[in-house]
Amino acid sequence: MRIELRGAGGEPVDFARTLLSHGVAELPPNTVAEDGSWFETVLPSGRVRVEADGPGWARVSDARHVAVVRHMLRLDDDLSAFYAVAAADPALAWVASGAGRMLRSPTVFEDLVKTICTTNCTWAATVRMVTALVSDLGGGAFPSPVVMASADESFYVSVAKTGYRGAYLRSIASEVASGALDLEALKDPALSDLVVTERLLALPGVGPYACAHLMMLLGRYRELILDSWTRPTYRRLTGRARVTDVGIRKAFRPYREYAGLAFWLTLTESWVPTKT
DNA sequence: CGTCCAGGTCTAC
DNA sequence: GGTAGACCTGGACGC
Repeated sequence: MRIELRGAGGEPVDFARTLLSHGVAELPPNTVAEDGSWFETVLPSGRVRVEADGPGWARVSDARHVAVVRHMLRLDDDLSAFYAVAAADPALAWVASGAGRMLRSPTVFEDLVKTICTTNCTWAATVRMVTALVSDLGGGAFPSPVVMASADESFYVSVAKTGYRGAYLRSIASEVASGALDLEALKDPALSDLVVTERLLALPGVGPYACAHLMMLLGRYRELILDSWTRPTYRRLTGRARVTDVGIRKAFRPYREYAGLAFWLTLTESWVPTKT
């Protein structure tokens, strides 16, 4: 069936840029086309393919999973206010044509695990860890919290080679599996940014970087993702010899609750060849 | 071979 | 509250 690519505020959605904004959702079991024209994901109930189907539309191969697809593309997010501000900024006016939606995983749990697997290691290492979780524990889909909680330590150490992160992942999976931790509740828009931030930072393995990344994925765009990639990339873009975190935050302050999104789009503008 | 560090975080001062 | 050291892993370097 077809779904319309339009945000909750009626604003356009750039399908290709949503797919190519390189969030952790591009990791297995999700596959994203190099040109951003389609993506696939493997759910416990089967594989789903989503592809561009004319301007403003996408085709979903399995109608049962439309709700999941809408979440992954964050079609229920309203970016119209952000676009209104960006349109007045020559440097970011281009985003108003429908950019700004990082693809996300079907669950917060999956995005959290993947994000922890990006910390303090190369992207290649992240891919190895997540691939092992998916193929050796999930049977092709992302493993459930129950499965991840029941995997023994030797899997994390010898197979997935998650290093010291293994303890974090097992702890989080156990808490979610037992019901003591409800990560999906963090999607609730009624929660304040402060509350969500506090809950994320309370999780083992989640520090300032991982928290900022997850906040973005949760549709809370105020905080900037500051890490060993974004800092030098921004410095290079601005041509300045030295930039501090305080300086970067100050530069994006005018975007207020969308500062983190404006920062991310500034850094990733070149990732999509055609910016319409 | 040893050292450094990559899309950091935790603990102990 | 701010700052060192340790931490799994494995490529990329320098010697």
